[in-house]
Amino acid sequence: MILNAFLKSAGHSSSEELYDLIKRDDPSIGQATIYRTMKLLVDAGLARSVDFGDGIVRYEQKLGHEHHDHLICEQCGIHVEVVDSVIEELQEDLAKRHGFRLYRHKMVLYGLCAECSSE
Amino acid sequence: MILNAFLKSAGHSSSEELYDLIKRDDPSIGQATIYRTMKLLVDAGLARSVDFGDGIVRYEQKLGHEHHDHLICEQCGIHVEVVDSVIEELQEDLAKRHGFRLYRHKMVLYGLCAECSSE
DNA sequence: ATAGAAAATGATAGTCATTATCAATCGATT
DNA sequence: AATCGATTGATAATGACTATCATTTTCTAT
Ligand SMILES: [Mn+2]
Ligand SMILES: [Mn+2]
Ligand SMILES: [Zn+2]
Ligand SMILES: [Zn+2]
Repeated sequence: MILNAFLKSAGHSSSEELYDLIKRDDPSIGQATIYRTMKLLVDAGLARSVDFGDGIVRYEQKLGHEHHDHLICEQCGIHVEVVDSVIEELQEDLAKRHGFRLYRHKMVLYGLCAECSSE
Repeated sequence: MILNAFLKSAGHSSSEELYDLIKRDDPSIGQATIYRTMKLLVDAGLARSVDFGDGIVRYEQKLGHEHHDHLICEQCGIHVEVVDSVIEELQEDLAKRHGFRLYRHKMVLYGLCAECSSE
């Protein structure tokens, strides 16, 4: 049931948001179960957690959903998923230059979207 | 006194860490004051807050300390400050390509440092 | 100097997302 | 059906941080 709600959600939803959704179908569910299950989904490779820097853990689908970074409008909150393969390579190089073996990275770009900046 | 402790700290220290330091000189200080003061230092342009993704706000000096990103070893925790001007430009391009005006960005690279990977 | 206003401080309670605990329930296996 | 381990929901606890508020401390105008 939780997996279902997660899969049909728009993405970038938090455990709390999923809880509010699922509660409507089954008010007997406890929110601890949602928190627990989302971690299980991450371990199982079905979900990936993303950190937008607001202290809330959000999840996005992992299957057929390659790595990407995020572009967030600080005004209206919309977020766009982006990838720049050149940047990705340069990040590898940069890490290598410092003797690091790179496992993962986090890149979030904050700004104003087209709509919000035209206001 | 707080500014002093902050300036002579190695950098990337949290309010809590600074509190523990300062308490030794003046046990009468309250930790709320440290939290408040660090925010003031940010507003005053003397400090900048950094988010390593572990839920703790850390501060680093801003004066004569240009923008940079971080490379963190997930084993031993050391962090290296890095900048790659090409990446910085490409981030601007990437945002522009999506119609965004870029305000700031966050980039943290996680991996294993040279020492830790040779173990 | 000094009274009164304004700002800063410390102690402490509160917040919020998340985690731990634990008794109750479920479920597979015998 | 009895058993034992896993899962669940309710709820308490956690940890970083913020709000509150009475008490200093610091300004400011006299
Ligand atoms: Mn990336
Ligand atoms: Mn940068
Ligand atoms: Zn916008
Ligand atoms: Zn290391």
